[in-house]
Amino acid sequence: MLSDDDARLWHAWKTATERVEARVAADIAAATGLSVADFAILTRLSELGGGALRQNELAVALGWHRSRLSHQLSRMERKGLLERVPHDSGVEVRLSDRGAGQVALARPVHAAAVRAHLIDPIPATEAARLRVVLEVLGADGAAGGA
Amino acid sequence: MLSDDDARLWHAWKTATERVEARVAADIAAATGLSVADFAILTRLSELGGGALRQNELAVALGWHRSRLSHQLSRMERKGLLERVPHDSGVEVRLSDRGAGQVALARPVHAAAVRAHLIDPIPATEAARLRVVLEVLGADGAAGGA
DNA sequence: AAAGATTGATGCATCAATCTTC
DNA sequence: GAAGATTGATGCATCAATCTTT
Repeated sequence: MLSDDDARLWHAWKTATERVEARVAADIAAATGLSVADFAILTRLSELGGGALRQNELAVALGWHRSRLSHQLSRMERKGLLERVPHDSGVEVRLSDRGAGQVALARPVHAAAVRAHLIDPIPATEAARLRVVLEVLGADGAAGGA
Repeated sequence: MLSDDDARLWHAWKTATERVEARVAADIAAATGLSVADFAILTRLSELGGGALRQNELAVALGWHRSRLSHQLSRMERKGLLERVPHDSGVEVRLSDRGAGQVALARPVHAAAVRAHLIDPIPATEAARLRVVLEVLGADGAAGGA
């Protein structure tokens, strides 16, 4: 029920999205042992909160559900990347020294990976155009979507 | 270390890829209860094998590792979507009646979802151009990549 | 030994149910 | 009760170890 062109575009989309994601994740993991989820959290903590944020603010900033964040933080706490401290009506999440070190290490690796696997392969003349298309596809009320 | 433009492009990429994938998966699941992984397997079986394929051929066709396929087939067998039959030096995977029915149901839903969430939102003048970029990004030896 | 396949463990996403604290 | 957070279960991807059969 898809035309040949549509099927090819879908296939190219699936392959590209899977591989870019996997390559970036592999580069970060190889250099630091961090997962993409780890890195997302450490980055928010160090950028937005100067090392500490209330858990709910973190969830909102990431666009994550509470339970997802809670599970993720538990794994990261176990690895010594951060601490959770009870606070007024909530929990404060704090970068540990180890977490701060890891994210400092990961940041340039992440940037290089994004460049190597996404930015650089895109012809310069296509970048602006591509971004517009991606913004449409990612918009909240995308055509036909929820 | 990323320029503003690069960071915006990366962000738009991440958001678009996550959401398109999630929307297509949600549409298929809502209509049939199948996951994307289920659908991928049922589709290969019905298209390539006329309902049956040797497990290893299936793995190659999907580009999956053996263990991933084995786990997935176990879950699907449990749900009654297919059967595994020992064969000469290998295992034959066969669509059950239930699996055949489900994939027949899912196929048009999948096509409609791909159209609604990927194809239709892309301006017609951009489609060919986008596909070229995606093919570069998904290529085996992408720049800087493995 | 080598190919085909399974298994168990771990990490991550999601859902539903629960608990706590205001 | 409502917001914030945790927990347990399930599905899926990946890795390493194992088993089977030729």
